[in-house]
Amino acid sequence: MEAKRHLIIDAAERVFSVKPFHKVNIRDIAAEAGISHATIYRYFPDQQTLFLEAFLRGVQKILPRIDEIIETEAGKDILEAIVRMFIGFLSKNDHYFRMMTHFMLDGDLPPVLLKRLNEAERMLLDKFEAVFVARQPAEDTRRLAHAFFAALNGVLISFRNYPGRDPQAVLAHMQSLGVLIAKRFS
Amino acid sequence: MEAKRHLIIDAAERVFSVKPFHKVNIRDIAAEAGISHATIYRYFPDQQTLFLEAFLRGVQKILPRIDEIIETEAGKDILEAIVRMFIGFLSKNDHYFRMMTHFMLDGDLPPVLLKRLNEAERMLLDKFEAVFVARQPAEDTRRLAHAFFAALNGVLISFRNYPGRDPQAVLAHMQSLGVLIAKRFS
DNA sequence: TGTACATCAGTGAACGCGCGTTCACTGATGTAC
DNA sequence: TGTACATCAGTGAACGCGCGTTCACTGATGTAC
Repeated sequence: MEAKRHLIIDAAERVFSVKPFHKVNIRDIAAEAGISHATIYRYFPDQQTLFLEAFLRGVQKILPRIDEIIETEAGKDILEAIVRMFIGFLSKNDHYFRMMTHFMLDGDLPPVLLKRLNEAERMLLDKFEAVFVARQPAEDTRRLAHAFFAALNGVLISFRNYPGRDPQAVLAHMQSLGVLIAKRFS
Repeated sequence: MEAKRHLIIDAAERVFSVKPFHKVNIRDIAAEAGISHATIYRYFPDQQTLFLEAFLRGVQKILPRIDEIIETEAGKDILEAIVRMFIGFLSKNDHYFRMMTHFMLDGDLPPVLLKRLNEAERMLLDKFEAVFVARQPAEDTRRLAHAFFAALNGVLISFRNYPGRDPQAVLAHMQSLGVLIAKRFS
């Protein structure tokens, strides 16, 4: 049961990583999972729930990475390490980023799902705040965390599709912007 | 002819400002413009072209505002003025922002339209760079402009739908984050 | 161990709707003489 | 000024497709005795 749900979400992620958000559909995911599309409705009440759960996976993957950086980089340049991880992770798994922006922008989610989304965002922001608490506890860490988080998201959204550059150069450019921002936040 | 195109784009903007991007359709726009949806195809080759032209309007509206700030604020705090204008404008006319993120993320535009989109983004970035050239010509103004532009976009995308706050409080929060970022970039 | 029955995962086909785009047609406006 | 004709904006109806979701059914697995 739970294993099967995992399997379907795995398939969904693979489809999302290959197609733009609004082109992903239940039939694709079913085909990728090797089952009938009707079967999906035995494990998920509807499409939106499945999509959201796939996204929440991404959040769950990122949270421990932030913790890890806070522990291992203590004293060194935490912010820069966060930038490298955050931009690197969301470039490599950019379907998570596309899903996040989708939910943030068009989010006409039903209340139950909206609540889960907000909780996840909250956890992420809290984690970012922890970074600043560890570094400069005297300042307004909440606002700093918000601004820093927002700035990194902005780098990803603004330069993901930078025209005329190969993917590696794009990533390098985004990392360099991230580092610039990290320096300004130190 | 050209006047009629304007009329249709006006109607499109009104619909976009009221519905999430992916729910806007040709029939809505036609109804809003008071014409038959078939008529739209006499003035635009297809939906994507119409959508893109509506977005490009937004860019055209913002460019002169930046110029204005560069001129009138010379010596004073240009960055903060830019922040206030940018976030204020894109909160009030947030359909432009939603359209921008749509094109940046899902952009499966045909080459001709993609070129026009990139030119517009380029013009916007150049204008941001002009701000930094006017302020601190010694630095790497291009990277600064990119990072600053990205950071502001990030504020908008990350906190547009901040849960449990009324629109005015959300705007205030975004402005405060913008100002914080501006200070860090001074 | 075998048998009758219940449960339930899995499925292909079908439903229903939305929507971009095209078609065939109408009626108004312009042009030539 | 009037007439015959051409042009073209505008349109409702229809086409075609995609896709979320449901339905009726099948077949495997489990359970009671």
